[in-house]
Amino acid sequence: MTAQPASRVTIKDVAARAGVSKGAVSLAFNHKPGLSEATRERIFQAARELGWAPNLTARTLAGSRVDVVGLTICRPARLLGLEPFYMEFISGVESVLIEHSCSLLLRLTRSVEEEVGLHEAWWRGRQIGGAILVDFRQDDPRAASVERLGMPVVAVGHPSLTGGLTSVWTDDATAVTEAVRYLAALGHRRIARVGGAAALGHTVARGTAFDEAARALALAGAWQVTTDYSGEAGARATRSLLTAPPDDRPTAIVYDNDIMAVAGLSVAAEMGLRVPADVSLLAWDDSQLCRLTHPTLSAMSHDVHGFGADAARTLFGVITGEGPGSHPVPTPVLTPRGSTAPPSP
Amino acid sequence: MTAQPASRVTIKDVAARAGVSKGAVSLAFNHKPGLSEATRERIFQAARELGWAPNLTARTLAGSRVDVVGLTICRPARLLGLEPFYMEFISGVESVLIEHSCSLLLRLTRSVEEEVGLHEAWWRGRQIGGAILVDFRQDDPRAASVERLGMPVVAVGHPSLTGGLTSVWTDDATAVTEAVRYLAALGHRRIARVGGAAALGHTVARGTAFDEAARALALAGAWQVTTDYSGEAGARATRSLLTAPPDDRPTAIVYDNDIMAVAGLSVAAEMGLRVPADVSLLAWDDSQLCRLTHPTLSAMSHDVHGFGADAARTLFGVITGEGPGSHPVPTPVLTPRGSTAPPSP
DNA sequence: AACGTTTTCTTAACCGGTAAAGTCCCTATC
DNA sequence: GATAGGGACTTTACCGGTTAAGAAAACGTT
Repeated sequence: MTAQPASRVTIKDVAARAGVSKGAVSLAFNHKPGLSEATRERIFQAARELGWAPNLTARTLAGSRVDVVGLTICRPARLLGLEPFYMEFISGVESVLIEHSCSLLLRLTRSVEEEVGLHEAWWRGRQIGGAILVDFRQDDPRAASVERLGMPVVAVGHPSLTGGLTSVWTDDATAVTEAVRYLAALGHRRIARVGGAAALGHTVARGTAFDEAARALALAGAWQVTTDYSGEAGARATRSLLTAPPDDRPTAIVYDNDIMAVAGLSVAAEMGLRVPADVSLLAWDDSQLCRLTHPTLSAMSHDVHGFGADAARTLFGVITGEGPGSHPVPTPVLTPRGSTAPPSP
Repeated sequence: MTAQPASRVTIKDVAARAGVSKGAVSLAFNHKPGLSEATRERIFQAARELGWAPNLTARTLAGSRVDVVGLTICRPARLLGLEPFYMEFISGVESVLIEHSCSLLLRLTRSVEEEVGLHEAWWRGRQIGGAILVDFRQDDPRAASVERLGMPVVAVGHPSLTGGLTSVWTDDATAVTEAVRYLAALGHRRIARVGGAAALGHTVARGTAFDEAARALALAGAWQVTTDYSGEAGARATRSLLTAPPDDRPTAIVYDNDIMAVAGLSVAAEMGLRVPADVSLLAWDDSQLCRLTHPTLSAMSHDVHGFGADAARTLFGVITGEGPGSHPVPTPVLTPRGSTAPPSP
């Protein structure tokens, strides 16, 4: 890429116009002391007239801040397109970055290893000032890598997975427990869970919590399946769960995202089962989608936008050395809609 | 942001280790002539041993390439989260960028003006080597702005909107016509279209094409509504279309995205209308979602991933001065599923 | 052997900023 | 009236690369 910007106003031009040195302009634009109000104003005036803004590349190279935050996501492209989660998360991140005139460097990767390599390259190349790490799995290599690099990051995931990195996370265990308790309170004794990707740490956490809740409530039946988060997988899982004889199949199913819940809804209809009379469905990551189906989907609602914003804010905290440190974001809350009800006797 | 990378291997270290000058290292790493095979190999060896890679910031500043492409999207954050389109488009873009070891700088903006300003800042600050422009509206200020800056871009939108910029686009008019013809062929004489944001150029294009097709086929009724692409808006629009007396309401509805079509499906159910017996529905931007509903949604399928990839490839073409130039991508094709059928008599 | 060419590599000047150290001048202090 | 102390700027040395111009060695030619 070798195309050249047409106009090239540099700090030198501004300095000349304001009748000062480059250094003075730099001081003014970084709001540092050592300039009279008059000169300061004169400099800004000159910059305005020339339409100049500091070149971020040069600024970065010269060793001050880096106004870019990295985000790498490692999931198959097709799934990303469908899952509302990430776009919403990103938009939350952006809403905070924008306040710091910071940009987001995004890359979809194929593997965690690629991600590690990329972070290293970005960091050493001073392309980014920090990063947001998502989708932690067990024994994730990223914690160690980041530690070694000394790069400021915020890890999105439970502290048990993120190896001491500053983290923000949702309390999935509590949320799963609440979901199961709610269904049990409605009278369900046979409950299934259609989980996400088995490799992901929070899938494991939810699985464990589900098992514990099932045991604590002495449920008559508790199934768990892991999927790849796709609607197809959700449909397959639902179909296989519901093909058992009526007395031996779940009367309620919890899904790890809303796409799979929508798929489940459709499978139930296709199998001639009424929702919620014959089977109750409960989605996760409540998006607009849950209000568009018929019946509407009960869901564990979660402010994903706010989650992203919180992650970004926390990252800035890490970079400046202040800030809140690790903390959970509000636990998803149950939003009952039309897809859950007591099981028919 | 002032954190410092822990290790700092620079070109100087590599040069010292290989026993050559900085310049020689630079030549080697840019595959330029003027070095013997032996030295070249010695330099690469040294770099490998030290784990060095050129600092992109410095490289950019020194005036060669810029390995970042900008993408700004101006839509309300909430909608972005839901629309599968963008994430899928982005993943397509990435798939091409990655081959050029290029990254994507993403920013969600609030207005087109903000977008223009951002592009200018990015370009003049040499943050990006080019940009992908999306969501063109009529009399879009971006064409002029980009022209003035001399920044390489690819515009995603019909040439009638993009003011002479190199463009890639889908032939919406043809697709709309095909959709209407298909429904007419099934026997529908009263057809409605629930469109996207009125400000967007392609919404206008589709609207015009719809009107023309309706006239050409001498339909008995043709309605059009514009929305904000949200499911709620889709539901509202559908509800208002279907409340008319049976003989005076559309028997088929075309939607501008799949979210609204899903919402429409749900509204039909809520109003006690059977799909497709009482009303046929046709979605746009076919995503997985269309296969998850019950009945499944007929849609105008479109390879969004490939669209993104094509846009990125075209951008590289613009930057290098070669490449294909403006061209349409394959027109969306009709994929009939369960939501369209002849109207019941 | 002298001389023009290449090939191979070095030097040094940028790119557009930042930041530490230095200069200059004005004022307060004893 | 000499000196110390600041405030207001300027100088200058980087940051980590690229690149044009220069120099030294190797080569071919007559």
